[in-house]
Amino acid sequence: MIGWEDVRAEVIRRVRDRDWPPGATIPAETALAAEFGCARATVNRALRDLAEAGLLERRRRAGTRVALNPVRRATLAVPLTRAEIEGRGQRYGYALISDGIEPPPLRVASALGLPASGALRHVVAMHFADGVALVHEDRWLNPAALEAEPSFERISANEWLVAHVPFTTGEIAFSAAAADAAQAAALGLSPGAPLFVAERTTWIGAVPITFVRLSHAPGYRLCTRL
Amino acid sequence: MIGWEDVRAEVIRRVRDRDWPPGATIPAETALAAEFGCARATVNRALRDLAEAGLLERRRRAGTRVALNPVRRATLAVPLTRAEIEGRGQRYGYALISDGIEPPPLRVASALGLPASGALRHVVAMHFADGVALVHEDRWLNPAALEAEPSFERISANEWLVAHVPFTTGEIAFSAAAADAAQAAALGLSPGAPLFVAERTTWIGAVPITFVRLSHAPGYRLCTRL
DNA sequence: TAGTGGTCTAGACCACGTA
DNA sequence: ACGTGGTCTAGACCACTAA
Repeated sequence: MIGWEDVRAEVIRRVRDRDWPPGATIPAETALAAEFGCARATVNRALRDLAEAGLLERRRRAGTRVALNPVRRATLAVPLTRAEIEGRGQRYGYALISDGIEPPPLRVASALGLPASGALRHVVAMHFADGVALVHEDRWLNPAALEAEPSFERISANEWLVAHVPFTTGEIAFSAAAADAAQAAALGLSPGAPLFVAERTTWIGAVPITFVRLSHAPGYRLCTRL
Repeated sequence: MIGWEDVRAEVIRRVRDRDWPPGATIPAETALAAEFGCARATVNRALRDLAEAGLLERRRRAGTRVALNPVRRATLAVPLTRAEIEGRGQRYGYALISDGIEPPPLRVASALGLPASGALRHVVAMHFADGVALVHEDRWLNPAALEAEPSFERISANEWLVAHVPFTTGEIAFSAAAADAAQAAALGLSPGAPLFVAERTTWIGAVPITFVRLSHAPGYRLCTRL
C-alpha cells in the first residue's frame, strides 16, 4: 500500500536529485496518482504537506512547481517559561518584582491597539532555573479583558493566563537588546549585556489581552528543525 | 455545505468559550461528524489542523483533548537575507570579506558532525540594506559535499546554495550575542553591541553541507504570528 | 474555457493504546 | 478486546486562473 508519506519521500527525492529542478512544474496530481498507483487524495496530502513546508508552490490551474527560493517554514514551539525550564530537568523559580496600574508607554499601547491615555496593569517578574536568574518578564495586561484580578505573587501571569484565558491569536517578535540597568541588576549581569528578547502580543478575537517582553540571559538559545 | 474550516472555527469557539475546558476530552470524530452533518474526513481535517497548531492533543483510543498548556507552534518563515531586504523595498548589497580553507573550530566541527582535524572552506561576508551594514555572515562549507567550487566574490554563498543544493534537513538556533571586534568594525558598531544571531546547520540526508552564523545589527526583528 | 488544485463524501481497513 | 484516530479509495463538484 502506498501511503502519503511514501509519496512525499519520493517527491523530496526527485527534488533533491534534480529530477525536478527548482522552478520546474511537476506532473499533475492525477498523473502522479496513476504513476504511484494510489488515489489522488493520497498524492494531494503529500503535495499539500510539502507546499506548507515551503518546498513546493501550488496554484490552481497553474499546477505545482518546485519552489525557486525555498523559504523554509520552521515550526517553532513556544512553551511556558516554567515548562521550558522544568523540561530541562532544572528547578523552576519565580519572583514578583512589581505590580501596579500605570499608563502604558506608547509602543505598548500601539502594540495592543489601545489608547495610550488608558491605564494597564504592569507586572515585572523574574524566572529562575536552579536558582539562577534566567528570564526577566515585563508584562502589560488589559484589566478590562480579564474576568478576575489575580495575584501574581506566587504564580506567574503566564501560567494564570494559559489556565484561564485560552487565547486564539497572537504575534511574537524576537530580537536582541542590551540589558538596561534594572534588567542587569535583576539578572546579575553588567548593563549592556546582550539579551535575547521575545515580545508577544495576545488577543482573544479582537480584544487585546496582554503584551509581554521576555528578556533572556546570555546563553539562552531558541532551537528548531526545518 | 460544511467545510473543514467551518468545523475548525466552531471547535476554536467552543474551546475559547470554555464549552470544552482545558484538559477535557471532546466528542469523537464520528459524533462530531454526525452533529455537524458532514463526513468524518472533514472533522478529521479540522481536528488534525488544530492538533498541529497545538490547541488539541490527539491519541488513538484515548480520544481528543483540549491541550492543558497550549504550547503553540508558530510557523516561522526563514528567508534569504537578500529576499528579506528586497522584500522591504530596500536595496540589497553584498561584500565578501574573506574566503579560505581552514581547520574549523571545535564547535563548528561538532555541529556538522565532522572531525575537527579536517579542513573546511571558511567564508566571511557582509549583507547591506540601502548601503547600511545589516548582517555579518560567518560560514563554514564542507567542500567534499559540493559539486563545484564557486566564487563568492559577487554572489553570496546562501544564494549559490539555494540555487545549487536543494537541501532537505537543517537546524536553526537563535540567540543573542555581543559583537566581537571584527563584527563591530564590519557592522559599524561598538564592540559589545547586542546582535541577533541565527545559527543554521544544513545537511543533505546525512551529509553535512554548511554551518552559518548570521549576526544581525541592532534593530533586527524576527516576527511571526501564532 | 479548460485544466488544475481544493475539498467533500461514504465507506473501509488498520494501528495503536487504553481499559 | 475494542474504540479511537490515521489513512486510503473512488468518485464527485467546485473555485480559481492561465491560456
